Parts: sequence; C-alpha cells; structure tokens
Amino acid sequence: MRIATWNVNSITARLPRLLAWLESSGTDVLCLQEAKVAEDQFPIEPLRELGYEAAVHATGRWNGVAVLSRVGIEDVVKGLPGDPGYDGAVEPRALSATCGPVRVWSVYVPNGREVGHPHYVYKLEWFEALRAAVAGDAQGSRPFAVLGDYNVAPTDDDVFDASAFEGSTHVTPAERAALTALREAGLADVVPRPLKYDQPFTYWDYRQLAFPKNRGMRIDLVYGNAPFAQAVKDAYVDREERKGKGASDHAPVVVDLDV
DNA sequence: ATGTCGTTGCTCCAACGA
Repeated sequence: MRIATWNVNSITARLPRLLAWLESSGTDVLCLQEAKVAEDQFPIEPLRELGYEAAVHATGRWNGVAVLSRVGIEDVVKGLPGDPGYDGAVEPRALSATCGPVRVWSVYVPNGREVGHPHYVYKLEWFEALRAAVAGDAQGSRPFAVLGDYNVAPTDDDVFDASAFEGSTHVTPAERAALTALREAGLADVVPRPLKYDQPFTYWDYRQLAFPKNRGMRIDLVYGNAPFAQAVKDAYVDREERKGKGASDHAPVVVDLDV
C-alpha cells in the first residue's frame, strides 16, 4: 500500500497536477493540506473518476485538509478535539480516517508566523491538543500515522542552513519539543530518502529561486506508531513534483507499507 | 532584488498569508 502526504497549496490551482500525480504515482491514500477551498467546492467528481473517495474538512480561503483513498474511507472525524482555535475561530486543520488497515490523520499545523506572536502560541497549544488526541492510537496495535505539514524542521539537518533560521519559527526548541512529545507518545519519524542531494527536503519557498538552489526544509512529516513504522518498506520525497510551472511549494512525501 | 504564488474583494490592483 502506498500512502502519501502533500501540501498542495490550493486544490483548485493544483487539480491538474494532483490528478496526474495520483495516477502516475499509484498512491492509494493521500493526506492533503491547504485545500484552500470551501467543502462544497472540493473537486469530488474528478477524483471519483480516478477511483478515489474523499473525506474533506475545509471552509474556504485558508487551511483545509482532506484524505483521498482508493482503499476505502471509514470512521471520518473532522477537526481536532480540544483545538484551541485562533482569534476566536477554530480552523480546519485536522481530519482523521481509517483507510483499509491503516488509520491516518491529515494535519496542517499552524505556521506560527513569528516567535512570540499569538499565532506561535497557538501553534504550540495546537501541538499539545494533537498529542493528547493521538496518544491512544499511538499506543494501539493497528498501524497508525499522523501525516502532514508540521511547520517544524525536526533537526538543524532538516534546513538548508541553520544559521539562516536563527530567531525564526520552525526551528525553535519549543517547537521541536512538541515533536519530541509526539515521539514520546509512541510515534516515530518516518524519514524519507531524497531523490537528489543529501537532505530530504519537502518544502522550498517560491521566492529567491529557493528550489533551484535547493534551499529547502523538511517540514512535511510522517509520524507513525510502532506497527506502522515496522510496516514501512520505503519512503521518499517526490521532488519531481516541485518542478516546473504550476507546482506547489511542497513536494509529496511517499511511504510504501507492507500491510 | 522578498528573482513567488494563490486567494479575496466595494477586483482588473492591493492586501494578506505563507
């Protein structure tokens, strides 16, 4: 079974590439983020024609997550229990579902904007709510994983130049501690292999020729419990999908499971 | 040189988020 996570940065803008990629990659289950579309505008029909069912949690311009599956979708739960919300509103950033033998979450962790910003506080609170919500399944015997855009680079090796991130979000001890807490809850970082260069970056800013210069970050992560991690046969970043016109600023992370 | 992209709205450019 092939499972993947991809921040598509607008499913409307990405639809042609998304459909082509689903077919060419043979992905069975895709956790996607930043749908940036209202739920009733989600392109269910062209996905169905490719054989995928979709579970969607989205409200419009910002955020929005989904799980696409051609191996079934059951027990869909929209939202994160205990989600702190931001500025008085809970945002669509999490969805969980069971697809065949695996239970997954598709998550879009708040960016944080700047260290100390209210959005950064929100980010840390959101992480704690996520940890509490997944702790049970993390200890379970069913393969389980939280896939998505974590907006945190786990180590200094997960950014192109640690010195370029001094004082920035995505690399602070508090953000990394949130990842540590998830691992201590029973989830392991399934690190993909890069198809080129040494570091498996998953995101390159659109600006300043970041992709051609490979100034990237690994912030799209797959955190799986022990049964999930033991079933992993291969994992890689499909950086080809970051190339060319009409690309998302994130590349898909693909995991092959023997389940 | 913020070498970009995508969205929305009192649109055809500006503001915002990433």
